[in-house]
Amino acid sequence: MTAEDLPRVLQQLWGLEGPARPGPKPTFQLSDIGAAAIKLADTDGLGAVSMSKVAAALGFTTMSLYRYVDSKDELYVVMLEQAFGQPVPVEPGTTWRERITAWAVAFRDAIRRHPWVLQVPITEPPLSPMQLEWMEHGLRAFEDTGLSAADSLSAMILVNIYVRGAGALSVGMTPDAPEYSEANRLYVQRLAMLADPDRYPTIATNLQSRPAADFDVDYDADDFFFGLDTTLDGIEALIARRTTR
Amino acid sequence: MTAEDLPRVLQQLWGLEGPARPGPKPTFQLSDIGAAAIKLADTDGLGAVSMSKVAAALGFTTMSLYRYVDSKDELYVVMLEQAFGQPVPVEPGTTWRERITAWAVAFRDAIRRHPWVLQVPITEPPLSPMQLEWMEHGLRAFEDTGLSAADSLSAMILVNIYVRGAGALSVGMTPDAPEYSEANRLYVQRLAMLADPDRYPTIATNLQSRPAADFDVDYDADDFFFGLDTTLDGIEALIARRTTR
DNA sequence: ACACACTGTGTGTGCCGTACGCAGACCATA
DNA sequence: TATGGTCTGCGTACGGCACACACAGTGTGT
Repeated sequence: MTAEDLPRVLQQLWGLEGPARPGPKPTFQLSDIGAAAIKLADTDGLGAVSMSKVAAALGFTTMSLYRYVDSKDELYVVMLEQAFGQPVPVEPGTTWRERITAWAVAFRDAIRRHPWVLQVPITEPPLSPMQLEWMEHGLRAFEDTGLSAADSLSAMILVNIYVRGAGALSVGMTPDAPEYSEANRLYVQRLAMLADPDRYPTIATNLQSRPAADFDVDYDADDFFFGLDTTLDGIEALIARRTTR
Repeated sequence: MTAEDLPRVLQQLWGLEGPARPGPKPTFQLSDIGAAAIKLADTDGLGAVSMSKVAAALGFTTMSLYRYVDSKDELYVVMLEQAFGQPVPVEPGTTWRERITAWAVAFRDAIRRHPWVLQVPITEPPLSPMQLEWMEHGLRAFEDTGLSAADSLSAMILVNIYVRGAGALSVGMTPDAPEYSEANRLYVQRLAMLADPDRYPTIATNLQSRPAADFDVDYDADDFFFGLDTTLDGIEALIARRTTR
């Protein structure tokens, strides 16, 4: 197991390049390519990120990109690495719950800034520096809980799953945007039309038992913390169970 | 708000076609197309589902498919609808926890049968009959908990998020497959190589504090129930909080 | 000085989703 | 029963995609 086995992009991100080599100097750095791709994705969505568009944004030909990145999947790795950036530092004198909440909020904010991260197809568990940094901070939140290594990892994964899932529910729907509330209204109307009380009694009752506008498809800030707190309550129960016995 | 406003595929799935019309009879039904597409996806992954391949599997030309489906996104709707099938019926005399667990397990099993469902890009909340059926059953699990309509929905969404997320972690990794454990082993080795104890002390400690093979990237059955139970513990705390006041 | 690895480029391939126009099949109506 | 209009399936075509490959020039280690 040596560094050479790693995908080229990971070698670069970890600064593991070998000694200097003959030939022309590269014009760009990986970070330039990542920044250009992220700009495209932020503006027009992940679908707007193609090798040719990224290259064009840099004044390059399409195929030049492959001198820096072996495949589009590797470009995604670079994008994710730069989009997340540094996690928030751990404040001393805080409870595990405060720490993991801050971590989750920072995670959510990163997703808000770059909603496309949820659409990037994940093929492997993360190995890039910043991703590990986030993992490190997530694990650190449970340091003084008495949870075992395996339990800490599971708890962190649980929160990670939740934040990703909650983000997916609200992706593309910023509640301020007029087309959002329009979509929400339309959905509720259609649901009301289709949810025949005979076949779907619970949905129908659920719909009727509250003001129409309140059946939120959106997942707003309140919903986020509601679900997060519920998840953390579960973890709290786990901690209690592990420490009492 | 009338049925005509619905996307054509939804009209078909709900059996809302208008009166008979002149012209030739369609050769196929939506379900034939869905079955062919699902077969492709089950065998070679969602990437193998293209309009031309689905059409070819049916002995059709590519463009004929567009007589049944307005876009590839609509094909996805048909695929999801058929892939999930009927949810498990609710057994009488069970606790909410048993009911939602059965629901989650059935959901997970559907994902196991058709792992590609997690890769289908979701653009809208679901409105097709079976999706509503699953929603109905999920909500029904919380019927006797005293939770409000909004809380029941939130709780169901929380479980839904968890099962999806847990599935995503184990997608493509069936623990029996040799290439799976190989990938897991490789990942742990690389992680051990890259996780410098100075920069990532918690990860390093976590890695060392257990047998190497035990740092599971995989999310196996035990992990699934561990996370599910933790989530349900959180919901249980919610129920307790709402009923004591 | 020189060999050669490396750079950016141009061309080309095989996919993809889908727009559009056509010929023939079929049914409601006259 | 005749017929008009509409629907079906097909063929062609377009722009875009990821990527293979060969090429010419560049600049460093020997």
